[in-house]
Amino acid sequence: MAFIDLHGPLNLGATLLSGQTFRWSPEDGDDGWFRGIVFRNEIRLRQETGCIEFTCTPGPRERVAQIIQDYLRFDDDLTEIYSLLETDDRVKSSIDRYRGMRILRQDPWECLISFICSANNNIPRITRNVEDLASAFGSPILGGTSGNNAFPTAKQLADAGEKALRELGLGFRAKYVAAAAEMVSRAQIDLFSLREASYQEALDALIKLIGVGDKIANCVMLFSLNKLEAFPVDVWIDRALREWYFTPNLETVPRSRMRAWAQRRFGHYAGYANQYLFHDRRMAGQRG
DNA sequence: AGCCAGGCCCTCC
DNA sequence: GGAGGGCCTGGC
Repeated sequence: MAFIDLHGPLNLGATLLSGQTFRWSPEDGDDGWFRGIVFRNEIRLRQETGCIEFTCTPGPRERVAQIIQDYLRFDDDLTEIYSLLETDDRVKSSIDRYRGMRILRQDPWECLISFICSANNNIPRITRNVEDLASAFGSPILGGTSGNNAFPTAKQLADAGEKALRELGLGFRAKYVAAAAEMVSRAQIDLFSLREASYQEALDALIKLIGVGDKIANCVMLFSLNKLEAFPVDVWIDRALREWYFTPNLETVPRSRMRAWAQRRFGHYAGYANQYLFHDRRMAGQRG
């Protein structure tokens, strides 16, 4: 058992279960534990007052503690970000609802493949696709839960090939996943290096990948490449903006121009505004 | 049963 | 350059 001190706000549940990532789930029982896999570590996390508690395998704990802090972006000053975004009344309302929800800093490779799988798909099936990729082609984690493998490397997916990916149930996305695996495993594109690139450079590089358009590229940039100005426009953001900003008789912005509109409006931390609006709108939809 | 899902590609205008 | 149709598969 180990602990990490909290400095800023944290809503662990909203952070892990708000659709940025697909490999976390609450454990059975009502004791607040979440189980997931981050960079070949199986990790259990629980939020307590002033700290988070964790267990991990294979460890060592000190290194995993660093991985967790990096993953949860504890270097982001949420108080500062909130103060900038709360000038917008609608974003402030969403922040008030889910205060402490953080953008994650994920493995760019896993993030890319996960969101390629998200195209014209539903979340239960996306989750299943990602889990199936891991159990079929990923490596077991030492001391980890049986079948709960690490996410497969680019080489592992390239070796699997399009046919096996399609047979796994990825559908038409199998071709895109296979192509991305080839590109990455042959070092035709270096995803981690895009953390040092500008927003526009990273965007240009990502959308060269077949099956990756503006929306998926913005997800990968926001959730794994440190581009907090990224603003993925999906159906939920489309609904949120139309209902909360463009009605009843305000300017109308077509889907193709929503990202630029939002980035100008919300500025450097547009991605945080995106995540709060997205999650709030999606939860509102499920509330009915 | 039939519509639709956290898009993207391709064609055609 | 952008509007419209098609796409694997399975959730609901």
